[in-house]
Amino acid sequence: MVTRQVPDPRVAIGRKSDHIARVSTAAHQHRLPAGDALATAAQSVFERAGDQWTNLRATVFDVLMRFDRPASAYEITEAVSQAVGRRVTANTVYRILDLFVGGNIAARVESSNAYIVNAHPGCRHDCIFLVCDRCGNTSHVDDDRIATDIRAAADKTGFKTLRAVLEMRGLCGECA
Amino acid sequence: MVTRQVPDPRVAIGRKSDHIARVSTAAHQHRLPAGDALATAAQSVFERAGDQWTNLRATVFDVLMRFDRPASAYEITEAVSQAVGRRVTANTVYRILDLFVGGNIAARVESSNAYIVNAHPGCRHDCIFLVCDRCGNTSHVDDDRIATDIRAAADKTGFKTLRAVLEMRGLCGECA
DNA sequence: CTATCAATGATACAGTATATCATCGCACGG
DNA sequence: CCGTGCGATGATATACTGTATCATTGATAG
Repeated sequence: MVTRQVPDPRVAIGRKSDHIARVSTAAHQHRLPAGDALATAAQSVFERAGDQWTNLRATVFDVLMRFDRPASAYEITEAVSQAVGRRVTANTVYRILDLFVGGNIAARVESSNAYIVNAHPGCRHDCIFLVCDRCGNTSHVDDDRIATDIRAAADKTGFKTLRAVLEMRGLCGECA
Repeated sequence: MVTRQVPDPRVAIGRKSDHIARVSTAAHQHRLPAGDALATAAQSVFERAGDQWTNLRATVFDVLMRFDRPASAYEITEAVSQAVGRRVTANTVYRILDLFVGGNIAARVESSNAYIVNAHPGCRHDCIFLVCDRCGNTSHVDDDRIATDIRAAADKTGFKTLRAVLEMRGLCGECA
């Protein structure tokens, strides 16, 4: 059984008001949950995959959601420690982040060693992250055609594709 | 003036025999220099950009060229130290690697914190690296259409694209 | 109650990267 | 020639990122 150690109702650390954001690109467009709605969606996806949504994991997700840019594991560790009122160690946070990434409710931005929530959990895109070299802000684009093409190009060489890392470094609209 | 401290003829540390390799994808195809020819091409590109091809830099490039997979900065540091017969420190190697990446004669594989020579220096592609999760071997594909598309998708959002990070993690033909 | 198992904690350490200041060596002007 | 300037490199310290190992906790099945 996988339902052991069910956590208490998650810790309340205050919330931004929920809202619906909208993103669009040539190839992809859909509504994004935010705030509680996003956390709930993530929890749902995560549990459906057979993982436990513990108190600590909920806090890590919540903390991650509140960063407006990708956060380093140690920044997250710090914020989680604040949130729970005791020292949480980095390895614990790394474990949880790895689970999140594996479960597709968060992503790792390789070129900045940082983590960010998946804005549409359960929807398996290859996100293209646009990372500003100046301010660090990171947005993302989903373009399924590009993702398909890039996987096809790899497959054609006999490579079995698993995870795509698609990132653009440059300057965001603000900093350009 | 930028022509100061012209290095002595580069250190001889033995060479693999040169040959011409060939790579092809749907969208891109050309001959690749190897061995001395590659080093010479890289030097030419590097100097044309106004950087000095010092003895140490030549050695770093040579060492990098001899790895059959992307190498970590510390692996490179070790090999360079061997090659020159004294301890070279990591920061020096990092500096040189940064120059190489900036000058487009080497690339950094972000998802494995490693460096690899640019197989076609002077030819500004956005390489797609295919990194084997099992053996670490890394090949690359150049597909200008994908690169163009991905940059276009980013530009359309108002992002000024500089460097693309296009990597696929998975299993190579051997390990699949 | 207690054996078990996943989650988390504590600690240490490995690996990656940068900052700072010192030194060295060539080129140039005098 | 000599000294000055400057880029490259060296030395050192330290910060940041990530993993390994073993201990502890807490819920639960039996």
